[in-house]
Amino acid sequence: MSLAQLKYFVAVAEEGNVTRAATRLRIAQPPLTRQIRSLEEELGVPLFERTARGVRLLPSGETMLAHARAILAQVDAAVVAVQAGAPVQTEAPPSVRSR
Amino acid sequence: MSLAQLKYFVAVAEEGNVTRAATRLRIAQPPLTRQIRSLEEELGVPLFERTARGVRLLPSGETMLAHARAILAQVDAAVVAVQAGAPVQTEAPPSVRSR
DNA sequence: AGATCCAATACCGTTTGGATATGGCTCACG
DNA sequence: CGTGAGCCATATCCAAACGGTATTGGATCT
Repeated sequence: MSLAQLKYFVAVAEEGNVTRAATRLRIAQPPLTRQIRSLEEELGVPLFERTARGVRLLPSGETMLAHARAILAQVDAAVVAVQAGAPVQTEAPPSVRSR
Repeated sequence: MSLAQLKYFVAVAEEGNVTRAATRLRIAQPPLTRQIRSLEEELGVPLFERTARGVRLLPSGETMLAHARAILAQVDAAVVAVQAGAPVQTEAPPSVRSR
C-alpha cells in the first residue's frame, strides 16, 4: 500500500467515476484502474461496486475512505510540523487507537 | 514521500545506525541511505546528524519520528478495520488536528 | 439497433528501488 | 602515532513498479 494509492482511492471515491478521478489526478484512466484493483487485492477486500455508470463505494470502501483521509491528513500535518520546526506530539485518534 | 520511507526512517531512528537498520529491514545499506536522504530532501529539513559512530536524531527528526509512528499505526488500523468489515469512523488526533 | 460512456486488458517506455562494489572518514587501541 | 575496524556515502547495474497509448467489452439511453 502506498500513499499515492490512498490519494487515488479517495479521488475515485469522491468522483464515483474512475475516468473523472484520473483527470483530476492528472494521470490516465488505465493506471488508475490498476492501482485501485491492486489496493483491493492487497487488502483482500473489494472497495467498490462497478456499475455501468461508474463505481460506488461498498461498506468496506466507506470504512477505508475514512481511514485514508485520516492518514493523508496526518501526513500533511507531519510535513507542516517538521517544516515549522515544531516539537509536536502525535497520537492515534480515539476511533482507531488500540485499546 | 512513501510509507516505505516512513518505515525505513523509523527503523533508522530506533537503531541509531543505518547499517543495523538495513539488516533489520532486510535491505542493503546503500539504498537505505538514499531513501533517508531523499526523505530529508523532500521535507527540506535534515532529520539526522551523522556521526562517526552512526546517526542521531535532530529535533526535527524527533518530531518526524512521532508523526511517522502515528501514520504507520493508522495504516495498520485501517487494514484491520477494513478486513474486519467494521464501519469505523476515523478522526485526526488532537495534537495534529487542524484547528 | 446504434451511439455513447465507462471500466478493463494488453503492451510499451521510463522511472524508481534494491544489490554489489568501493571509497573516505573517524574513532579505538596497541 | 599508526593501524585496523566500523560506518555512512557514492557509483554503477539490474529488476520491479508506474504511467501512457491503444483497444476491447459491456451496459445504458435514445
